[in-house]
Amino acid sequence: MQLPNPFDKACPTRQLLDRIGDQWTVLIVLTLAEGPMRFTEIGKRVDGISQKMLTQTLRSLVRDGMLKRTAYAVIPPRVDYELTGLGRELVVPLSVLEKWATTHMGQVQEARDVFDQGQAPVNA
Amino acid sequence: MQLPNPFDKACPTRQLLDRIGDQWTVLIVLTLAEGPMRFTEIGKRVDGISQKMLTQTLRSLVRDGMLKRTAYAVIPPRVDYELTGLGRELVVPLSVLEKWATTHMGQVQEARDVFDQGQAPVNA
DNA sequence: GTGTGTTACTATCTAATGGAGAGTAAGGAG
DNA sequence: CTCCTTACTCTCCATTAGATAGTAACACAC
Repeated sequence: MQLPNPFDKACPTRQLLDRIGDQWTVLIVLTLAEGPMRFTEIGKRVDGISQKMLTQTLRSLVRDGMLKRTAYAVIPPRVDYELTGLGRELVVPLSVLEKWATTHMGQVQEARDVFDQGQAPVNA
Repeated sequence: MQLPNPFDKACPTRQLLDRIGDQWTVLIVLTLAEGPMRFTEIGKRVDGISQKMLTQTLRSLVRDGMLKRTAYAVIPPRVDYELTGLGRELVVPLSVLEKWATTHMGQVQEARDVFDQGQAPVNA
């Protein structure tokens, strides 16, 4: 048996890394860190996600054992999603990423300004 | 001035979070954590990346101040990429993600098996 | 001096992915 | 009846990514 190696495109850990780094996954998991939530409520918090992507991402997170889906047989339908133990283990690593983004945004913005400055005067 | 909030699709931190969570970004930054490297060498380590994506991702990482690009005026060309201070700060959070993927792969695989088991017997 | 090899790209075409918007089931309220 | 609600699905189009084929510019072999 091979060592798991995300740098190898055929390794399952590569796909898993892609999934947990995915933009919608990050946002959905961090949202559900606050507690169980309904489909529509998640969609409202994760600004800009389409229903299609919300459905798809939730479904694969459930399949991967990070979320638990509970459907109530009522009309109109009600479906709750919540993090499993496995999913909860992802919260800290992902919130570190989120924090990185918010705390370093300024530095990145500066770097961009410098870069774009150097690019622009081509036709000067 | 607004609070930075990645859940808002218009917030710059949202784009930044997307970028640092991007599959190729994660793999490239982790690769360069080993030290400066040439274009082709990075491409070989990050299995499956196309030249186009390698070029594009490297360029935006340079623009965002996470990588430094050094081109030598020789033939054939030689271009080195290396992490900046900012880029190096990303290494730990990203390697935590990588480690998460490798250590939890087993649990995810089990969850998938259970899930797919439950799906299949529809036509039983 | 013609041909071959090298490296870091760019260009073009096609395949896959994602978003927008409408449609659906099923019943309760008016 | 008709409308409303929610958690989806379907279809169509725009954007994105991948595959493949160039390209520049010189060094070296012949």
